[in-house]
Amino acid sequence: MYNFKEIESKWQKYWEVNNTFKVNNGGKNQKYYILIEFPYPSGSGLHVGHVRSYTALDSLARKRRLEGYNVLFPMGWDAFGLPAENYAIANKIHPREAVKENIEVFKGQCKNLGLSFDWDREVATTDPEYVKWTQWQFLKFYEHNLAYKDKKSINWCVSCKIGLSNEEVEHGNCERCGGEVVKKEKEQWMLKMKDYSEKLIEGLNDTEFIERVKTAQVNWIGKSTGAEIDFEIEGVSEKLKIYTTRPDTIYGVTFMVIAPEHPIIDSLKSKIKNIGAITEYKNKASKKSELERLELNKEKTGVKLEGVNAINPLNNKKIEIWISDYVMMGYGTGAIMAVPAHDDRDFEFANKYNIPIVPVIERITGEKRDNEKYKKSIVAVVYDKESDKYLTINWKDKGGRLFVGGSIEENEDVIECAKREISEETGYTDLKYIRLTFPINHHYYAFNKNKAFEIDATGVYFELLSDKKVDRNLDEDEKEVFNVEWVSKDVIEREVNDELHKTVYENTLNPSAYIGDGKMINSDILNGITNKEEAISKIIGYLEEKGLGKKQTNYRLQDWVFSRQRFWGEPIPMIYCDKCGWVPVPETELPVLLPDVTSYEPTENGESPLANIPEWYNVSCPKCGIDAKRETDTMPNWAGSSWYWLRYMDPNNNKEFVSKEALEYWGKVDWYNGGMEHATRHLLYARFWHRFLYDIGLVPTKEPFNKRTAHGMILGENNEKMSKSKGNVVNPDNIVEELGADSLRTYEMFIGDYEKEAAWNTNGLKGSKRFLDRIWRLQEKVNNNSGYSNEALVHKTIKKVTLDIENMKYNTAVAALMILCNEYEAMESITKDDLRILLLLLNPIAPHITEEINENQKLGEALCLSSWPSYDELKTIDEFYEMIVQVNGKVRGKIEVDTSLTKEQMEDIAIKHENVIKHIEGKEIIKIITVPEKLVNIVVK
RNA sequence: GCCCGAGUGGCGGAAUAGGUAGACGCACAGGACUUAAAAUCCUGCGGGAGUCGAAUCCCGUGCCAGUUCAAGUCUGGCCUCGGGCACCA
Repeated sequence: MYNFKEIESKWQKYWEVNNTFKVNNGGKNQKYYILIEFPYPSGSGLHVGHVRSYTALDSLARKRRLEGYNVLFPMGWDAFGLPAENYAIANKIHPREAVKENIEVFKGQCKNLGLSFDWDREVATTDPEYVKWTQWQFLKFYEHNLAYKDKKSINWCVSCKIGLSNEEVEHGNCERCGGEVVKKEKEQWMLKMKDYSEKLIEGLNDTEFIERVKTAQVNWIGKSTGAEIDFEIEGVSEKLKIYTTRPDTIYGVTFMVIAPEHPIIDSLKSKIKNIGAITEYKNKASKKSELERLELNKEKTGVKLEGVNAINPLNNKKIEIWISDYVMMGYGTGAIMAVPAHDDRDFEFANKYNIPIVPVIERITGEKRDNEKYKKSIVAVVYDKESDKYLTINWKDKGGRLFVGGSIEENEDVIECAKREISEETGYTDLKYIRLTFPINHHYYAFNKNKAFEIDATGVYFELLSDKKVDRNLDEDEKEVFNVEWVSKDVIEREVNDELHKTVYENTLNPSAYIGDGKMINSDILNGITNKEEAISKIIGYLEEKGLGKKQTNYRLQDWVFSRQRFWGEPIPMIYCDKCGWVPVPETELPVLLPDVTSYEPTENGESPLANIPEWYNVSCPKCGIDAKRETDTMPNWAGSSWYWLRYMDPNNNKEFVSKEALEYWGKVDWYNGGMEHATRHLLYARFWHRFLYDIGLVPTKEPFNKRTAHGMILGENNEKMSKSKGNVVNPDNIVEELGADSLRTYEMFIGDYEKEAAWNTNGLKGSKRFLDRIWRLQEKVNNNSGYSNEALVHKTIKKVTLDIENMKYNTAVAALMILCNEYEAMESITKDDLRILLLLLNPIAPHITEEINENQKLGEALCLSSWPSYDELKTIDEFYEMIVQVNGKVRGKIEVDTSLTKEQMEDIAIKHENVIKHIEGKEIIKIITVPEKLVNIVVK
């Protein structure tokens, strides 16, 4: 229909020649900084997924410029990293060459899409000038004691042969290659990110990130509050420090568990009687891979430390100590106090190894009342294996179906009491005791006695051994009231409704730890407290007062493993001297560049390829001048992307990483869009890095980004992730070639909810092309009149598109423009103003065709130089509308009426509608509800 | 297991200060134009009853309850799918 190729290249040239998108630091217009995640320039070129988010933010950038902002919308290349290295190895070229080629391809693609980047600010993380400042900032970390080299047990990818950070391990596998990850002791450079845990959580308050991004970050940092408590070990001066979030359960501790790697084992060596078994367990644990240790539903294992006991600091009871790999050395103190009654894991462990279980929190059931009478009682569940049935008492209308229950008499044992009650009420005596439930604090009102009760009830579970019976021993008034009945599981689940009996039944069948709130028991100073927070703060207060422990906060977040044993990364600018230790490369010698070599494949021993190039690493010590060696590890590719938005502000500065003026002018990135996959990687590193720069006074804002949004993935036509192996990859170049950039852009904006994933659909793409063709043909209908033919619709559309682009609802923005186009098509002819407003609103999404039509029809100055239209709320209102008439909430009529009608007039018209009369005839009108400019609902009986 | 999302026609998806469910697009069907095809245009398009056509009526937003004159939208309880975290004490 229209020659999009010619038009698109024409306008792309126009923008370039006129420097339309070039932006300066300063000026009278307000600044607005829009950032997209710069891509990794891989060999396969731009993906249609890139097109989606780039177009979305490009539309925003174009709209912001029309709104009069000074918009910074830059682009660059995250060009270090493994894929480039692997690609280069495979193709026997230098990664630098590979990257250069790929960048050319990407840049050409971006230009063909009409993306409005300011190319004068292009940066690549591999540029020597950029590397210099990345290294310079690393030295700042080192200077402030936030970078250190340490031998640590780290994640090691067996196939990439590099160390990985925690963020790079996914489900126990390498995030990049999916290969096996094992723990390896290795000396690594680390950045103290853990120290920033609290700042990274608190800083989120300064941002407008979408909620799911915030949650992902908060979960990853994993803050928990609790207490550290010291447990004495019998006969030893060293104490065992544990971390717990439930210090309120300390009276329920029946054993301690320490991680296999816990150092206290060494100091207890001489005391432990079974040190052989312990060492064996320790060795086995260390050989397990990450995946094995994380394996689900794995049965817990452990070994008891024979001959050693801890002392509960609150009641001085002796507690056994176990070693088990369900406790991690890397979190808390690597040791826990185990409370099996109230922790699932401890419960499982205690059952397996027959360790006592002491409940300290009672579940509360029923409703508390005034003047309760207190007693202790039992609920007995009796199970008959033979018939697969349970013994119940049917009280009929006097209380429904229950189990046997009764009060405990003075000095009576719980089990004895249960047996007595069973025999008295049912006559059965041949019972085998199985188990008790934890006590339950139950409140109820007995109507027959007209009294409220509070009871501490314990469930007792028996199996019936035989039918042997004795005569029942019932009170006179009980005899005719209930029946003894054996019933099956489903009858119980249906008919036993009493909260206490129901709970006992569930607990006898599925014994488990009680995690919920309740009333403290067996807990000395805490007894009777029913509020968890109160119990926790009381016990912490007590521990602190006695010097036995303190309140403590822990984080899941770990320090950032910052070394990679590969070639294609920024060399870590450190030199090791036998005399001086680690010495930073002097600033004047930065950047430390990679050598030009032909072979840079990873070594078998896990050292960086640079470690094979003595002419590169042999240097003299900057401090004392003797022979020294460069660090041969390189930085992770997350390094360059941790500050690139700052460099865009002042990309050509060769004196500073970015000038103070530029930082002050641009401030925070206003709107940053990227993928969800970076919510816990790049975004976390970037925020940490920036916050550090803020702390040392190098940047003016605590947080780098204000708003953070995330786009959904574009899937293949078969609803699966696009991949070469599945053959469902769509190449944007082909689409641009066949249907034009505007069609592709419009389609990707229309494809669905921007934040959700969407499957590619070729027919849908053609539909978007069809829409643009129709816009093109509107030119045939232009008359010489001015003004809007349908003012209300135009103002409604301006409003819709304006708000939708702000809220990332691009799909409905396009839909609104389609509606306007449909309206124009239905008209005999349209005015120049009609056409121009449509073009202006569509321009951010389809910039080429709209400029061309605008110029063709001489509608006004180029759209990119125009202003974004405003709308008048009053003018969005139609003169007439379709009033809905309902009878009892059901639509019975639709009447075209004047917008100015009063409520009374609306009701008047409604009630006279033919079909409405049919539905209200002979009925009484109870009320009429009228919503102005919408509907009338007549309620009848 | 915990924490986030989400369940609406044949499909992608609209509609939430409660107020016409299915905007817009795709696919499909019928028709016009054409020697023919493509392109384009017109009509229909949740299911069912009814009818020459219509009017009209019933059902319908994962399931079950509830609140309300009125529920896709609010409340409670489930089910399913997707994502994140996971022996984190």
